[in-house]
Amino acid sequence: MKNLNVTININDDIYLKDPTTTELGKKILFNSIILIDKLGIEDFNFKKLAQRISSTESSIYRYFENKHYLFIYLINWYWNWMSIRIEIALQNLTDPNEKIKRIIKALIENSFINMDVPFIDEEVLHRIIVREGTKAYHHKTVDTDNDYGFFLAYKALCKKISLVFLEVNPNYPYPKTLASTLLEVCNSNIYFAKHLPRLTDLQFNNDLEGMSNDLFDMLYTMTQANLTYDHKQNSE
Amino acid sequence: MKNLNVTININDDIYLKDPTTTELGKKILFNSIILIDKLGIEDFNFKKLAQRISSTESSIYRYFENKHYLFIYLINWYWNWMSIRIEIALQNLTDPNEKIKRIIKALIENSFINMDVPFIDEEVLHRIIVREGTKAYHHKTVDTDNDYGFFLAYKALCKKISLVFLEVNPNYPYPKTLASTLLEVCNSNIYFAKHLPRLTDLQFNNDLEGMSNDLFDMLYTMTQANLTYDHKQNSE
DNA sequence: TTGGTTATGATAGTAATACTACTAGCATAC
DNA sequence: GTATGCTAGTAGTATTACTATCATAACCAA
Repeated sequence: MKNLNVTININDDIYLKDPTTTELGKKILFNSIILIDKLGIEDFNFKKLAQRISSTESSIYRYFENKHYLFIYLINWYWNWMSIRIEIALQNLTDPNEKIKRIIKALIENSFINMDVPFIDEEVLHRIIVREGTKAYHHKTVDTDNDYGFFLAYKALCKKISLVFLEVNPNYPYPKTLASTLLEVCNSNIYFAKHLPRLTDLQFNNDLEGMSNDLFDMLYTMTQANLTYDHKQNSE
Repeated sequence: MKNLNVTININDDIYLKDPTTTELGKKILFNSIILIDKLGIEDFNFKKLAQRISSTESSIYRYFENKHYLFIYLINWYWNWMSIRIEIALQNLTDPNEKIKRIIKALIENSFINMDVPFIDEEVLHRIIVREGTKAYHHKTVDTDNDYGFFLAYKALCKKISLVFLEVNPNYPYPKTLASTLLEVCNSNIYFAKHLPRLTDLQFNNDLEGMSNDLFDMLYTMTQANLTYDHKQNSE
């Protein structure tokens, strides 16, 4: 396990005041994750968060315009964090297939690389992403959010992965789709195994740890199948 | 194009009073779809719907406990409708590869089979499913919803598709995951092409129609790649 | 030390949301 | 012909999601 201290940069249009610069800001980040995990994003609100951290609604509104922005902040933090984990995991590697293995491992294993950010509980945040992450962009105002650059972190991660796919097979026609699919299938199948088991072939055994070998095999197989498939044979 | 009149059965735990049995009920269904499409599920509410149909909130509450239940109803209607379309599309077919092609066509093409239900606009409903369909189960109360059988329609569709995959390759290890992935990738890539184009290789050309050939090729290729991949070569 | 700026908190208020309790009209059945 | 039930409407309440104003404490510079 590597131990690093890397700062994670968030698009400053997302917040009104940088929460990492003050004690209250860090408390907002840390406790919003705990509370969203506990309540779900729908039942989470600034009043409950204020009570939890013994502060007030209006103080929280000084950092984030509303709960959607706070949610977007956390999502961006996660995908930036994941990008950095993958960056580290790929260091000094040349074999593209080995790179793919490392990428999938980074996506699955929380303990793979520890970056020790005291005001973010990565494991709890991961649970939120698995359950509700896609809500960040599945709504009516996705286009204005996108114009503000709220999804740059996710798109950058996707691009990074798709470039590795092209290293394996430069003629593969759907690198971006395969990358976004890998990210989504990874999380959705963790979620399905736990809550809707008929939608997956994965078996949930009490924790993510026990499932991670099967999940790795599934994702790696899926990726390899697509990248090594002869795409000419389809044109008939 | 086939023209049929099939009734779509919805789990009666989802509604308080069957909306298909009264005029008001049908107006609720028809106009909720239009309004959710226009506003998004977050900004949609029963007050706005009541105004639109010149009725009252409380009258709507007689049909559905809350907007989440109405949303679940529409989602179930859609997946049941899709199951029936696929059922029809597979009639008298024996070649499993041909079946897969028909399934993908049914998933993509709205005009493929017209069932003429006057109180549901299938095309608008499809847009809602693409944008917000996964929110039906991505929330904190998924387990109780699941216990009530709110996701049976989706699971049945998934099972139907996975059985066809096993016809092509009885040894394929991930039929359920591939089925749910097919359903999700289909919708997410339509959505990405329109709103987050860097997450897909599909090109959006003003309408779904113009994109459907590329989408078909992508989904069929992905499915075939997985089903024909030699899964033993991975165990090293 | 003073004076200004920043960070937070206290308090109150508003508009919208989500839901509930109660009432009224009408058809049909006994 | 009145009892019943089914339909739909009126009018509320509690909560949510903010917004606005003022107070105060900390800290920083002249």
